[in-house]
Amino acid sequence: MRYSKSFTKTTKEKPKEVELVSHEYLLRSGFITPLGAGFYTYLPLGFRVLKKIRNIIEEELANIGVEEMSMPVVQPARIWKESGRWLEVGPELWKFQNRSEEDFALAMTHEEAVTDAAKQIIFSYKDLPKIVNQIQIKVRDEARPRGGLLRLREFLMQDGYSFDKDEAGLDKSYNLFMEAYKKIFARVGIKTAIIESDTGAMGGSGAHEFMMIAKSGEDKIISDGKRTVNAEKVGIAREEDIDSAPARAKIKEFFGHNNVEFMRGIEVGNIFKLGTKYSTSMKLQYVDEKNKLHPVVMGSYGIGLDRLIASIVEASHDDKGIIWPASVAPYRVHLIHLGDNYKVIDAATKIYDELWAAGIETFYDDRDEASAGDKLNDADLIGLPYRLVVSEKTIAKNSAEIKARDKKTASNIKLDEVVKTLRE
RNA sequence: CGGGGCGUGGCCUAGUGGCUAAGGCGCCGCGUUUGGGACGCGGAGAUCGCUGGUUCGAGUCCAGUCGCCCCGACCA
Repeated sequence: MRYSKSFTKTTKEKPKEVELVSHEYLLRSGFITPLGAGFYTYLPLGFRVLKKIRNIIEEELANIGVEEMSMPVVQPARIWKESGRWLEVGPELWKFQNRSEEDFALAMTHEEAVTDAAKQIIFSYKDLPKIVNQIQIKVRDEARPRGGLLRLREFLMQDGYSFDKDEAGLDKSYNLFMEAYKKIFARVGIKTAIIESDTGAMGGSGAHEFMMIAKSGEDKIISDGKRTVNAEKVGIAREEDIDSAPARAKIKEFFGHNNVEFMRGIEVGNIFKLGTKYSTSMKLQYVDEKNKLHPVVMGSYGIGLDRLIASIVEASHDDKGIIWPASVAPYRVHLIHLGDNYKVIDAATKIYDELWAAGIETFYDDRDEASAGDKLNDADLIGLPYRLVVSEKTIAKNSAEIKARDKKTASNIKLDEVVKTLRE
């Protein structure tokens, strides 16, 4: 893509409402633009990141045998009343009525919908186990959206569901997702701690959260480097409380010592052993070999894609802009030409065509009107893995300058070696 | 939901009752520039969030309302 044709624009100044660095850079680099509190439009650059992340998630889930499906966001109240969550959840469940004054809800998760669908499919122990996944919009009437993509009212979530005949089967499915999640987070370039968590309003018999350690995070956690737990679990609400006598006693109980650190984290994924909460209330049952009825044992597994993007930027940036991991960068190469010499432009255009012909995704800042400083600074802000500069200086030596975004120094390579050098 | 802050061209800001709402960025035209956010000249673009009120006079004061941000509570 050429900058001049792209539906994007960078800005120099930080929007005044912005607090988080990921929020600032994603806005300034033209990846997203706000529509309202908790609602963001993905501009083309941002959408490419979203798609890359989506692909990675889908690949890793395919590797554990998960099948993809898709469920509606607008849902009749019936299923929510069946599960009990119509009243249980509270105002976060976004309810509305249609013209006939029938009740509906916007899906905050899809346990109800997937359980309802499973009732047409699962009848016998022979129908189990099953694991499915979707990547679908979720809507929650959040009291306080915040931090750009960190906490949204409409967001994109990968939500997988497992159906087993017993706890042992659930453990297997659960572990499959846990291993897949480890690979997903590694591939998108973030470090996560896996912590035990409460099951909350989801019900069930166990849960873990994948937590990325970050100052900007909303979750409070305590870690000794090996083991990480939710601060609430140790009865600590604030960082100041960590040295109080009761807190120290609880920490010792959990960790066996008091050498722990209070940190904040961003919850980028979670996995729940739902057990039979939904299968009981919604009557998803199967018969065993002896023709005896049992509720299906379920699990659910979720990753918030928008929040994951924010987390990646929180984890990977410098004072000039974003530093995208190659796996999720919207393009691999940021090509720019400096000066308006036609030989330079011709050389850059030729490289651009060659890179795409070789399957190397390249963003070409072809603007004539932008100054060298504009282009170089935009390249840093947008943060693609490699910057390729063509100028009079370089073509005099029949070369181009290449610089990795995460490195300080640049080097020169011959024009006819550009494609080879930038190939993965 | 409780507390706080802010709404002035697309963006960042100035303007605390009085002349035609000012500047920077960005945008358009012409020219000069091109290795780290260039320069000159000339332009376009604002019913100062909205409604009502006080006043001879309101961007400025008052009330209401809408929106956005931050802290907290909440958070499948």
